[in-house]
Amino acid sequence: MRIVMMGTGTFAEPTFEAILEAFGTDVVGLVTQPERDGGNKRGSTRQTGKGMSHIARGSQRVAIIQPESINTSEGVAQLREMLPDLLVVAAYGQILSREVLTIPTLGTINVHASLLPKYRGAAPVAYAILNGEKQTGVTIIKVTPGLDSGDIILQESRAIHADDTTGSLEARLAGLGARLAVAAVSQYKAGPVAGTKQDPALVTKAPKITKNFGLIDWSQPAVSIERFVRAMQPWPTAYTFLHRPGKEPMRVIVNRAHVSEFEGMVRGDITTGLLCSGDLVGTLGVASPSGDLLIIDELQPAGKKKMTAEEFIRGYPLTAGMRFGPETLS
RNA sequence: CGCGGCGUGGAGCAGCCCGGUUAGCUCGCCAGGCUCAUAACCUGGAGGUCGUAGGUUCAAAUCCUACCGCCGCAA
Repeated sequence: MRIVMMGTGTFAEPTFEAILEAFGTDVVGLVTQPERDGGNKRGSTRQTGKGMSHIARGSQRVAIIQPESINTSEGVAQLREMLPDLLVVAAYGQILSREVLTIPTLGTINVHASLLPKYRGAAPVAYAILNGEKQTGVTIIKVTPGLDSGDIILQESRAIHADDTTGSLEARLAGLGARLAVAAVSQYKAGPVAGTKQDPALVTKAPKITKNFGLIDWSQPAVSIERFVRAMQPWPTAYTFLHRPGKEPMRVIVNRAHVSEFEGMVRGDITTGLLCSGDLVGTLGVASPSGDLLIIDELQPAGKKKMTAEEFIRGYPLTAGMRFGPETLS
């Protein structure tokens, strides 16, 4: 059986490695994103095809293609040359056209990081954290022209930890995805594979997240903002602007925060996003409309290193009227 | 040539635009004091080539140039 892997980035890498390990010479090709340089510096979280193609080069038999789009006539032609029987997709980042899906003789399967039919789309892990889910998982589906809507082959769930970020959770799910992908491919080697239909009533969406999505909405309850901070980590990161009387707004990334254990400790009129010194020396609290405090643990002002709230306060002493908010206050 | 910010005692910042006394603030550190006691308070102290190299000037942390380093944004 000729297997072609299609995927990008840290989520796809464990699956690719596992498939190579388990099926060795059956793996004949890799389709991944082009290695855009774009002036990428160290620490960039942008996903390119680099990691994947590096893995592929470790195994001489694997042909690599990196089309800008797999759906163009060129992309289709390149894939066709690989003569794939089974296409294994994980976080490829492009929707496959009907034509592409007709190429592999046995079909195409996708490793998706959610318990489908929940969280169809590009950012299932972030949305699961954002919504405060207690668990999520990985689903292997047959790929059909609709987005993440094919029949379910395998599915396994995992708990979401209270301190999970999109990064940490995705890493765990990537490992699970790799095991399930190997199991699914084994089924294909054994014969025809059956799937279960997704229940249309349970479908939810997890659309692609963009940079601007990271702007913190301080009118949300503290618990929601705390989840938001974790969901935006490591990309695009949750950010806000520090407003000080007489100074320009300063962009600040919030890396880590927790909800104060003292519920409803803020009384009276609440100005959204108002900063206050917390219940302990060296803590930074932000008032939320629910009356709770969101305690900021680690943040990063624009152009500076990450720092603890305590360090931040030494350099930017809290003064009356200091608050967080969008770039321009209404 | 993608855009931008920053390098100031151990930490985080101010001062720079509009050059000019002992380079300031919030902490930390050391010594002493106060206190039943403290992450509290008081007094004193050590610790700085203001990233590096040039330039302008009577005078540069501050203006100019180059270089090095750190970071953010650009998916």
